[in-house]
Amino acid sequence: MVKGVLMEGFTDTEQKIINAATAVFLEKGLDGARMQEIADQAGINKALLHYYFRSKDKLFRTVFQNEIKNLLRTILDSAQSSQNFEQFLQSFITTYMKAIAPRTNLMRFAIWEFGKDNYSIVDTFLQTFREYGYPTNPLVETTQKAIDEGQIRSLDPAHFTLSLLGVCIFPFMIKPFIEKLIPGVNMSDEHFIEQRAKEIYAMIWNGLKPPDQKTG
Amino acid sequence: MVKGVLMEGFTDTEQKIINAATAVFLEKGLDGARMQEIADQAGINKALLHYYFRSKDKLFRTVFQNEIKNLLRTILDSAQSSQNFEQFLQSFITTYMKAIAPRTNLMRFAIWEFGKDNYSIVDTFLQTFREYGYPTNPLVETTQKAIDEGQIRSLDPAHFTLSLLGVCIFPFMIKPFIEKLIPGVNMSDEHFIEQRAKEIYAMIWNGLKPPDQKTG
DNA sequence: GTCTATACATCGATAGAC
DNA sequence: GTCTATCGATGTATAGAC
Repeated sequence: MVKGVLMEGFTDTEQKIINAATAVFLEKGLDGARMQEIADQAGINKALLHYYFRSKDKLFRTVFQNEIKNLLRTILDSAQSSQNFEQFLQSFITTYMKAIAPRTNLMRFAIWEFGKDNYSIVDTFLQTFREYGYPTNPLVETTQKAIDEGQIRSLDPAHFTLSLLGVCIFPFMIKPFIEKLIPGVNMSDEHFIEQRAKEIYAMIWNGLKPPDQKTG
Repeated sequence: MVKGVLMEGFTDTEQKIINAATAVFLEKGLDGARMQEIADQAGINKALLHYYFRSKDKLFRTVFQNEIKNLLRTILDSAQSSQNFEQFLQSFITTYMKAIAPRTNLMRFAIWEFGKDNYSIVDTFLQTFREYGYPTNPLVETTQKAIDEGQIRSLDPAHFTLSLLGVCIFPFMIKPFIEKLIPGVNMSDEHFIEQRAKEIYAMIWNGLKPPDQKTG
């Protein structure tokens, strides 16, 4: 969870509960989380959890939607207006990784919960996109526009979006694995992110240049 | 789970249990899985589960290690010997996606379980790598060798490996999300994999060419 | 609103017959 | 080896006092 994110429409006690629930749910998952642990961490008792949020499931959904929206808003808010696609790509990679780096548990968690069909997470995404004026995924639309304008070669915007998200997100999802395998690495470190951003950009951009710009 | 994978050293009943346990664990996770459901799916009763595998946790570890090893062996077995890195890359992408496509639940599952520190999954990986004669990650080593031989430009092999794995794995981890968002897509379809493999290769390779080979 | 005490269900694990 | 029956622990949720 990212500390210091204020939420509107919640009382003081509700806020304490949500903070505690977020920490516990993201670490243990829906099934692994215990209401007692959430109560303890919030400094209250179990009964109060049910008083404010009818059930464990209701509390879970509130927490999850909140975190997803916070993440998307963080990314969309810091999306600087760029003059061209190359500039956009460069800043997007850094922005995106800086947003997910402190949220590795949310990433793991979201991937896991995506597999279930209990409720619609897709709607949470689309709704937040619409808040920012995008009818669907902003990355797909931005990429398509760049193709139409001849800024990049013709390719499938959906596949490119998946690839871009993959290189940015994937390493952080297996963060504990990487840091255990390579003892020296600290993925939360700003330096790691900056260096990785450069590597990603270098790998991707040359594959995007239109033929007449291929200079090496 | 991939059907039809035979395992050595297991009796008939053990095999039935493992098959059932694999299906349930991969879908529900360790915490969400129920011994009763595993027993039902195996066509036996709960007591027998504990007779063969002392505890839920023991059964879980057996299943998980089995699946990881099956996956790694599938990939490493079908790694064709290639004349150069470009050829290797091209076949690797297809091979890798074909191996993980029927294992989307294992991917989700592994990512989730990686976050816990209860037991060492890292060892399972390293051990399987060693079986095939690689002291550490085969991709990192293959990439480093290609750099040393001047087949590709100088880059960080670790970052490149993370990126390559990311573009291959990530889309399949959010498969339900993608197929819900884009109604027409079926990611299990061979055609989708082939098309995506081409897109990934096209994106990556041009960023890897040494300067003197950059023709477009 | 906040607490203690408890109801009620379910789970993992075991005992013991066959 | 395989079954039925059950124990003991723990979980979510609620009742009721303050």
